Amino acid sequence: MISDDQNADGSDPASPRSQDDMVPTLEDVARRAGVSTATVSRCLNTPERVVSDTRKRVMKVVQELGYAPNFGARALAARRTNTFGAIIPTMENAIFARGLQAFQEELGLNGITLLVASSSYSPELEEAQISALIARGADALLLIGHDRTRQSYALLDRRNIPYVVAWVFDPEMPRLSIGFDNRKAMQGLAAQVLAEGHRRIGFISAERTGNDRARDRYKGVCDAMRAAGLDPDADLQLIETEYGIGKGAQAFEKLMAATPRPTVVMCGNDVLAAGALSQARRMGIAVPGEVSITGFDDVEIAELVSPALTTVHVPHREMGRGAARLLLALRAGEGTRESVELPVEIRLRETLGPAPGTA
Amino acid sequence: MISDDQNADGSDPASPRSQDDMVPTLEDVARRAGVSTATVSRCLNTPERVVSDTRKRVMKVVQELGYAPNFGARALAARRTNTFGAIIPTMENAIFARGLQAFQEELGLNGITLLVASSSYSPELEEAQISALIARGADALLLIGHDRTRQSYALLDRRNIPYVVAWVFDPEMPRLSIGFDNRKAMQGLAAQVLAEGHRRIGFISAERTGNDRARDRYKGVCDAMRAAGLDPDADLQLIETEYGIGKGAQAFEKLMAATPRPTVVMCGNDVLAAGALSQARRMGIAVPGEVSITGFDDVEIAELVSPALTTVHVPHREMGRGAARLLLALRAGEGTRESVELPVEIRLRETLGPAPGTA
DNA sequence: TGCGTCAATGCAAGCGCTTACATGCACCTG
DNA sequence: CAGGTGCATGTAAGCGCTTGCATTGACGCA
Repeated sequence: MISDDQNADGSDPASPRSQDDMVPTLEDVARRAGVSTATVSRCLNTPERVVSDTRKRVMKVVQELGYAPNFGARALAARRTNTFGAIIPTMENAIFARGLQAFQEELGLNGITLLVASSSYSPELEEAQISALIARGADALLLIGHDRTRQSYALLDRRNIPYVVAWVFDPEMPRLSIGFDNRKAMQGLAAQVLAEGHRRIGFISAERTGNDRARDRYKGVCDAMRAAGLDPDADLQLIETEYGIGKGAQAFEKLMAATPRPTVVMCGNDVLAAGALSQARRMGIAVPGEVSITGFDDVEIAELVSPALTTVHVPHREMGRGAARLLLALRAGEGTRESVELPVEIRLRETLGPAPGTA
Repeated sequence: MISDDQNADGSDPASPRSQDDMVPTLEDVARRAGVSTATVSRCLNTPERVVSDTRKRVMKVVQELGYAPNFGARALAARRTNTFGAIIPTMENAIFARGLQAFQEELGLNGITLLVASSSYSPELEEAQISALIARGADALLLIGHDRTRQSYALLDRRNIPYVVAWVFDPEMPRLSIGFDNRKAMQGLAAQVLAEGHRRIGFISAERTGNDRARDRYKGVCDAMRAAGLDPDADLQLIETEYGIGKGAQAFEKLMAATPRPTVVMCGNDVLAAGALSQARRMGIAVPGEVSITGFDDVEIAELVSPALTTVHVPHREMGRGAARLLLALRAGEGTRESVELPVEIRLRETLGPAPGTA
């Protein structure tokens, strides 16, 4: 027979193999401490509501048993998780890593756990991740940039999940955000470049679909060119590429093959710029003598490479910390509906010089 | 009366304010699709067990309602989460980021979600994180290095959570691990250094308490020195410092102030080495002419800096992917009890040269 | 036509916790 | 000393899901 293994023999129906691989539950603790589960729960959550004697006894048992509350059950019963989520495009990019670290530290101070997911720059994947984080009970979400599927926003709205969009500040966007104005920042840098007499500009951009930061940075360059009476269509040479030092190097090489050669190569971020720079060295092209190079973000390598990279400094840590505070306030119902614009700073270092022949 | 708000008026007992801010539940879907919750559940989990007609109807409602299963409830009922956890010392270190990315990709392929936590190199914090991840139902854990509190291991054992220790391979350790032998690797590099005639060695180490990788790397240098008849106590000058380019620079400066000066500065990782290198440039010290410098890890900047860094290449991606496979196998009950040693490779680039006066 | 079979679906018992409410007890007040 | 007060604790009803088992009904076969 198949079902004769039912315990018709009167053995205890609860613990199949008592201590062994059984995870202790609240009830186990309660039983062993001689109190009710409610009391144990209170010891864990609102210790001040339990008399010291009892509390000590309970905590001792908790220790002995190595009891850890089951998060799912807890979330289910309490309807909150003290968990925030963050979805970043990739962990490999230092700028997110750093901001996230600050974000997490700030949350940790407030007893909140952070769940991190990465979307690999794919809006569809991001949608899935949002869904996953919501299902996991994230009380609030940190998102990067404004670009995402309509459904993603719909989901967020329907569930009424507080979220903040970071790494960008676009005055036109209605959503709560904290960051800087990528377009304006890049425009500022480009203005400096133009002031050095450059007229033929190469631009190495990160992929712009689904990435409003990249798009805005590109637009910023165009803005500056137009302001200087140049035509981006004619005088700007664009290469779009994936993230990575090697990719930057390849793009730079391609740009150098053009005639006439650009006298400056502006890059969408420091990593691409670092790649460009190393390629320049490899090709024996003097920087900034023959060609100037600029980056964006001011990550650690910017200062490290030689010549040191002219770039735009972005306050990653403040962004992360600020985002955490915003979210915390939102969750607490304090109506911080104001987006925050953080200042960026152009760091003129060594890779930008006057256009050849200008001097 | 207090309890007169019971719905004695025959109104529906379920949805207090129907669509509004109510999150749809399985039951909502079921009701609306005219099936039982069991069927909806099956549609979501084992679609092949539901006839196509019903399934379509249900899925349509799922769409309409924007239903997403409550993870906690699901975990509670199903007793598994399809979630793995990883605890890394810090997200800011590129070597972890990269390995982790690969780890995550491999898990994603298998329908598993990754939860990441960082311990900031603190064993106590790590213990808390382990506990948190377990409570969250992590089915398996990725840990870095062997150093952790006794309680951490006790916890893992008691709960019978599969875990693998990565970034290290220590033949003496009984635990399942995947990585490389830090000690042996550094010994190999140090042997090369000694072969170049260096006798006075400066060593910039990451903090060694709670970090067996750092400790092992240090030991590796000592091993090599002893093998060459040197006395580490006399001929090795050690500085221990935090992680960061700036810290590496400071340490290098301190080392250079010593008399006699070391002729080579070996660093526990590339970031410290990069800092040392930039400080050398700042101080006008020729590398490798006056002082040689070595790193460890072979992260992207190693090749980027100039002169390019001599370092030890570590297969981060393979490590991440391998760890994922190990864990997956463990969870499936396949007894992969064999630790994996991954090969490292010494990358002789430009920062290591003969000791001055040796030529 | 009657019966067995089997696929599709429903029923209902929990999973481990939190918490509103009930209970019991010590102590205080008039 | 009866009755009230308030604190510490217990009782038990779910939270939203999965899943073993029961039920249903369509179909094939004798």
